[in-house]
Amino acid sequence: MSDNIDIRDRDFFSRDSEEVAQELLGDILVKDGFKGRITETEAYYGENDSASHAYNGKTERNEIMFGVPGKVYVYLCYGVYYLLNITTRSKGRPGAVLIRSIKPLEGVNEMKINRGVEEVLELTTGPGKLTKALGVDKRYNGCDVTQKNSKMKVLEGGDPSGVSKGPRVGVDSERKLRFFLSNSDYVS
DNA sequence: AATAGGATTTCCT
DNA sequence: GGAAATCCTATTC
Repeated sequence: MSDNIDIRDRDFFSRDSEEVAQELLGDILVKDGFKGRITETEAYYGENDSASHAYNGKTERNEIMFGVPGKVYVYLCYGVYYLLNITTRSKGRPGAVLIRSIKPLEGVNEMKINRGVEEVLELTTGPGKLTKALGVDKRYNGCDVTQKNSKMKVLEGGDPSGVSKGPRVGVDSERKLRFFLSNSDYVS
């Protein structure tokens, strides 16, 4: 029917990480009762990207990056925060897009409870913050976002008015693989 | 305002 | 043994 025409499908994610990262901006991330507009992303690769978990080959943690595109890759960062990624490229060619920030649209009250913070601008502006706000943890690793009855999915959000680029945060990298909405306050 | 340190898993040297 | 795709708190200017 017309209710799932705008779900991002496998083909959308089966492309270069940089393209997917850029086009995810403005899209709607849906997780259970939560909704948020994606405002900031980063592209990761494998063999040529020393900042990527996949750089040194497959491990138990990163194997999802080597598999089918359009799957959730969640991992624990610094032993403390879960970070949310969606896999890209193709099977055997590792890639992912890190979701760094979103703008809360639905479930704001629940996000405040999960974060223990009242300030809406502080709820989801950062990769570790947004997973805590939405209750995303390792159980979501491997979740297929292209299935319409999935626990997590991405809806097409229309063309954003302006996109900016910059170097990725927290890693040594020359290339500008971080993308964010130019006019949004909801960036990290 | 700026900086430094802590929490603590997973992987590499 | 040490660093990492982070964030929060405490301490000091």
